Amino acid sequence: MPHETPDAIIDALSIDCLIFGFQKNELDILLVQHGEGISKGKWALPGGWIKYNESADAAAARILQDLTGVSKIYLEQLRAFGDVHRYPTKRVITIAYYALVKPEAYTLGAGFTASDVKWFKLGDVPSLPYDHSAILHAGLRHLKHKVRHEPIGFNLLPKKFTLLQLQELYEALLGQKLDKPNFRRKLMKMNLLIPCKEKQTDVSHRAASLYRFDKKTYDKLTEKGFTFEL
Amino acid sequence: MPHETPDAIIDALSIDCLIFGFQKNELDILLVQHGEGISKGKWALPGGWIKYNESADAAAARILQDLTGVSKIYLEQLRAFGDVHRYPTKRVITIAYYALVKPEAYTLGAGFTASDVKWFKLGDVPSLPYDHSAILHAGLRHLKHKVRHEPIGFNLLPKKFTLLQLQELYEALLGQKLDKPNFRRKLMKMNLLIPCKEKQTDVSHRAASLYRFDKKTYDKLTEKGFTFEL
DNA sequence: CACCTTGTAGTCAAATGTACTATAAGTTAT
DNA sequence: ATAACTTATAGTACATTTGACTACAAGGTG
Repeated sequence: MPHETPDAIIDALSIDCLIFGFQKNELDILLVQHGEGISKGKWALPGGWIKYNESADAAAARILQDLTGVSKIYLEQLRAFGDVHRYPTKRVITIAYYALVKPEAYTLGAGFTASDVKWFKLGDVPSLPYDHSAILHAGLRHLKHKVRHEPIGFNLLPKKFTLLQLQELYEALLGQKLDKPNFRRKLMKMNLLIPCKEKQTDVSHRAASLYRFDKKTYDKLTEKGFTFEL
Repeated sequence: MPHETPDAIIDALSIDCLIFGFQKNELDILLVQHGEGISKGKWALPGGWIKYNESADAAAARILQDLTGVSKIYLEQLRAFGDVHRYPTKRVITIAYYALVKPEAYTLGAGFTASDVKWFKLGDVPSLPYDHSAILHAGLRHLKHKVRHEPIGFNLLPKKFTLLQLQELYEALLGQKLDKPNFRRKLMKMNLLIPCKEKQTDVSHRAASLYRFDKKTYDKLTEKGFTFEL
């Protein structure tokens, strides 16, 4: 293999990460400020080069952690962006990844080539370099569609959550009120929630049962043609 | 730019094409036989290297035409496959594209590094090299999902078609039998089919009414939040 | 204890989906 | 011509799901 030194990079291939945050009933996007390189000073999507000895998925996780301090989240691939002139100085194709998280759960820390990290409201996003604006819009469109048809929203909750927490999340994401008993019944019938046999603590009212999302069952069901619909 | 000669390739980045054909109420996949290289003699997905001066989309179209003779189809990107060991001799990440077509409309012609091209029934696909089997399965899953939520299948029918043709198409795509009266009712209620006020000819039984897909109405409905669901 | 908040169960009508049956409109064989 | 056959199309009856709502349970607070 050529260039097989441990840290060799594939300099025609990069990763960019769309980290969407859900906060105060609004969508935010995580950007980093470049501390060096051709876009020094500009805010952009967290991104970097893939190493020869790591998978694209692993590269995305590593790059995100190095630049922003955000780790242990489930990154999903959006798609590759391969226009000839998307990058100014040489031919670079990028693979975009995305995730939907709750900002409160992460402590931001700029690192590596990033001089700063910050959440931006979607309305306040500055002009982005390269084709990052196109990537952001593609990601947004994908996310809005996905949230309605796949249980991606569970990432935004603690591992153990109550049905009301889940309902309020979806009410915010979908922008509409939902009926409590009906929501409960619908979700329970999907068999995607495992009862933890525990209850809330420290609440000044009747404690609700805690559940967790059953990803294994979900994966099995989707193979058989099941689709999550709210 | 490094290596900017016209035909220079990015040898860490390839394209692979999933061309699904719909024929005799069955899904087929288009494979090419390698005429040279490390997998000589093996059947595989049509694929090749991206050039420095062409977009990923353009590369996919060129590679498909060079190897198989199939051109002028709408290729959509599936996603990138970036595992470290997916390719044996060096580190290669591939971007997979897919399309759904009717085979009768294309004349196959093996070219370039391909010694043969053929449609394979999904049940008769030989063992594929690299991670092509995983790519095929990812594409199939994507296609099955997409077909249920977007009226992509109409591309496979003549402009004027009968309800039974449409039903048989979906039965094949979804892999299950559907009830005739119920299928008819469901489709008709969507208001996406325009009656042509014509009937079949040259059939040895009662002639069925012909319909065509109403794309304009579909586009209007989708803007209002309508989603095609079967 | 009364009284508050939230959790959980149940009811009922409307809409939708599913499995059928029935009939119509042609073609073909006798 | 007519019976037999094929496919089209309409209708029907039952089950399931959905949506709006009511009732009650469980726990905390004053």
